[in-house]
Amino acid sequence: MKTVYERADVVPLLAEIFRELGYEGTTLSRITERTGIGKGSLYHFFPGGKEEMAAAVLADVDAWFERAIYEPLRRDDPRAAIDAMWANVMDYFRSGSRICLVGAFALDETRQRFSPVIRDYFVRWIEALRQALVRAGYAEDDALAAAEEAVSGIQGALVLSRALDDKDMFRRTLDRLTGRLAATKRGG
Amino acid sequence: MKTVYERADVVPLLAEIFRELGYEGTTLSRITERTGIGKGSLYHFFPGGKEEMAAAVLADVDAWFERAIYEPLRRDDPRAAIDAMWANVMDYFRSGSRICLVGAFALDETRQRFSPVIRDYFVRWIEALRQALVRAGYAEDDALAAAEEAVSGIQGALVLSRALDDKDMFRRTLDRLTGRLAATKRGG
DNA sequence: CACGCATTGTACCGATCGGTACATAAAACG
DNA sequence: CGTTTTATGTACCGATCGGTACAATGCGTG
Repeated sequence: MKTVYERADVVPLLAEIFRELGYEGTTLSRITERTGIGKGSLYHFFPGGKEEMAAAVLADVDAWFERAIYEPLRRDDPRAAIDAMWANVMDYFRSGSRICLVGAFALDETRQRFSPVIRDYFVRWIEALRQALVRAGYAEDDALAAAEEAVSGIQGALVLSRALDDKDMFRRTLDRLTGRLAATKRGG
Repeated sequence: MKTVYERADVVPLLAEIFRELGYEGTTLSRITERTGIGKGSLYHFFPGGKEEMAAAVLADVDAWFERAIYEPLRRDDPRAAIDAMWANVMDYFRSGSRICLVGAFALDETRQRFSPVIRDYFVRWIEALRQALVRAGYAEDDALAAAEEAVSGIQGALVLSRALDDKDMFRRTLDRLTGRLAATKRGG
């Protein structure tokens, strides 16, 4: 028997595996074991092998953030877009039980393979948020610092809530970060 | 010819390799390649193999933080100990170019192997800082939140400064976190 | 110097790694 | 319905994985 997949369906499955196991920890046999997708299919969709799989996953993640978060921050009403960002972040990372693949790749040597993508993901996030904050009334200088603090704070919350195995810590930290953005907006 | 090592000298070398390559990325051949230490020595010092090596490294890291940071926070003048903590963190993580091994292990499946150690490292850090903040005049409730924010913020700064390959971002973020602790101390 | 023990280099093990080749089965298309 | 295209399972490859066995070398102690 043969199960037929499409590339677009495979990428999210790979994403979860890379998230859980990391780049080095993800092996072809583990992929087959968890998804049922054999080497034949994998190398058909991703002739470049494991590296191309990871690159496709990163591109997919990047595209999701671009559409769901960065674009609205640049385009929509800034306060609404920022509120939507917090809600999306909370959902996307499943209250801290799902990690940020880009952040995880940034930590070890995997970074060297994908450094432009990794950098770009965070640069664009910070910049989009900074623009929204400026449009919401922030001073130019404060906006950059606040945007960096928010994005950095999310990454820290992911590490810590996972280390402590405590979803509530993620929610608390995100609430605190949300409050900080709003407080600085008013107070300067 | 034979070079003779001691276990205590090997652990820090292993630590740097695990930091750079992660648990799965660290192979015995890479260890030999980077340190010159052969399998004979490694399995003599660490009969349990790679897992015991990583455990030894984690214990070493933990011991360093206990002695250099947690104990002073619990014992010494709180403001001086907190100042020393920021200085030590800045040095230890080499302005963000060196990652937190415990945080990195928390992100992927490696966490399952070492979850008690990982959890304990962060629990004790937060608790020691919380105690210091209380002794410095914080309200009980504020102290826990502020301690969590500081520790989480450090982890986030490590991820982000590494993703952006920007040591200055690490310094800026640590300065901001330092200011937050001091500001809340005064303002409540 | 001689003995004994801690330490080390090297050869080797089965298992698994990422990757390739290819015959075959399913879809797509006429 | 036959043909072409796309997708898939399987067998296989050399390299490397973590780990073991052991003889040889260094060092401390008498």
